[in-house]
Amino acid sequence: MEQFRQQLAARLAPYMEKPAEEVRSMMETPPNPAWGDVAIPCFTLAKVKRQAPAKIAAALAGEIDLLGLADKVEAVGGYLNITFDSSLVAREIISGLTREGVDYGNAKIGQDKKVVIDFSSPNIAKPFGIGHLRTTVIGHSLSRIYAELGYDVVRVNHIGDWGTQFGKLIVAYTLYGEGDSLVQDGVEKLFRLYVKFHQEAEANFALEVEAREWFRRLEGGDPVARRYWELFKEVSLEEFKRVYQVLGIEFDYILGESFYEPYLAPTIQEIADKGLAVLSDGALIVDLESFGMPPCLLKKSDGATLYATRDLAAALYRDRLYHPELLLYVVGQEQTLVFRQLAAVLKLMGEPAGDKVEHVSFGLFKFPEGRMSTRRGNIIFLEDVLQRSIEMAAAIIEAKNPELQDKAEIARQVGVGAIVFGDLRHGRIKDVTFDWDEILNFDGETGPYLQYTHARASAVLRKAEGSTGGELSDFALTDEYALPLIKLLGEFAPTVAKAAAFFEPSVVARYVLDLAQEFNRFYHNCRIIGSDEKVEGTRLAIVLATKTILARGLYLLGLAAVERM
RNA sequence: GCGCCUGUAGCUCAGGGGAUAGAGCAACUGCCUUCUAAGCAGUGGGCCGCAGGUUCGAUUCCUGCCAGGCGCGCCA
Repeated sequence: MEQFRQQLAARLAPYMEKPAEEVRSMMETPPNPAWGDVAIPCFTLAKVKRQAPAKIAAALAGEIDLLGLADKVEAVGGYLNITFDSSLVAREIISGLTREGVDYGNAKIGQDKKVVIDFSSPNIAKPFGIGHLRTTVIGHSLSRIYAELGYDVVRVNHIGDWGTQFGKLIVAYTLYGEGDSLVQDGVEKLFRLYVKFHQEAEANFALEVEAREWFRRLEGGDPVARRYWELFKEVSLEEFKRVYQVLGIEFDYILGESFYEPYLAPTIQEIADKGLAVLSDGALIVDLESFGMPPCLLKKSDGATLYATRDLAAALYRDRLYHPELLLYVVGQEQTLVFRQLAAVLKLMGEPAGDKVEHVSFGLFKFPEGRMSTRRGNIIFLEDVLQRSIEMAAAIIEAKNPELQDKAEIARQVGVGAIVFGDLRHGRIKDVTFDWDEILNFDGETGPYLQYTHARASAVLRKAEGSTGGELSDFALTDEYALPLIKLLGEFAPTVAKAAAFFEPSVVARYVLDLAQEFNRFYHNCRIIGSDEKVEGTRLAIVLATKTILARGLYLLGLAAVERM
């Protein structure tokens, strides 16, 4: 559709005495599709021309010649409303999609550019809770959205495998857990130890001190500390891999914070050499008062590093290795200040990375009663949620389609799809209240609805045994159900670009919902197989184009496009 | 106290200077002898948190206030 808007702008430009680009930027989409495809409000023109807006619109409507592009040009209440030639638009979009598939209209604006996306990044020794769902699915989706635009995407899982928490865990393990089989109980056991530590530490501050001491020893290379650390790490990574496998997510690099350990000293040195580091109460800080922010802590007074130090080292590492256009961090909004500080320090250092850091923040997952807390053991395990969702999908399949082949796999894809889409359909920034009924809903604006729609389209194509070639029928292309669907298909590429620009997978999610809705309307009202030969061929081409775009949209969100369900 | 974010239908959310503010869920109703009813269609439901300001025009931008969430030096 964008190409038609561009063409229209060029044709309109001479009449409006403005460059085509400006005309394009004036265009709006009317609230009611019946009014047209494009509206140009003439209110701002009124001032310059010193005429009533309605008069200007009427004059333009009378004089402009849009032969071969528009069906209808009318002036309504100060707006110039234009409806494109239906047949022209529909033919172009359907034949374009038939010819080029998902690449139709994709300008590949990311060609020869890179973007590094840091997402998921769970902490070792903590279970993979529902709270980690958001960063994981948003990051995964963004990585695919950017790749779709031609970007070379580097997906990094920045595992939290360093820090005082390990001291805590070592203390808890030596005190309460020695001899237990970690290999058997895995993260559950570590989680219980972590919770127990915090319970005990409330009454006994000495435990905190001991924990910090253990972390200091770990940083110092103490072999005993190191051995425990390796053990915890191994146990946790096993669990993470299981979750990623169920979700179908892969990374280019799974690098723990510990990976940057060798870069910490040089990074601090660099900052110090630039005269940015100062001692304050024994701690090494970068003053950020010039940015109106609290200082950034590089080193604790005991000499141990903090995660900000590791983030700095990691940002420099990534920027110098990949020279990306953007360094994305898909991290909860509670860390907004941290990333503003990170960018500020990099800017003070004169590093290009300072302008590339983009904090893709998102709202908190919480209970109706309040926030979740790993420390208090008050969380929901993502694996439990996925499991229940998959069971639910399996039960529905059993009830509706017991003959289905590969039931277990499809139940997995649909169950996971419900959870993933349930998260992505909302704007990132909103907090989410955890609710079993809502997260396990399969009706309405849900993942299963999209997958079901895709399966419907697939079923039609299967039954038709693919006779989509042939001449297109204007009648079938421009009826009241086909035309809006086709126009929407033409918006796919710009929608993906918009999602990337705002770092918002929900833009794609909403588009795909609209598309599914429009397709279901079409499906319900237009008989496809068994209509007149030319009409059938045309409608099949529409179904195929829809299936192609729907499948791609689902892919960009990280959902499986199932053939049957 | 300071900073960031959020207030739109009973609930979950879209929209983001412009025309009549839209979906889904829940409630009620209709549609399976025809391509998958996880669907389609209809009904009811709104001081767009409040008050000012900018503008030809504000739910949208600005300011203040109210409510909620999250942060604010040795946790991540």
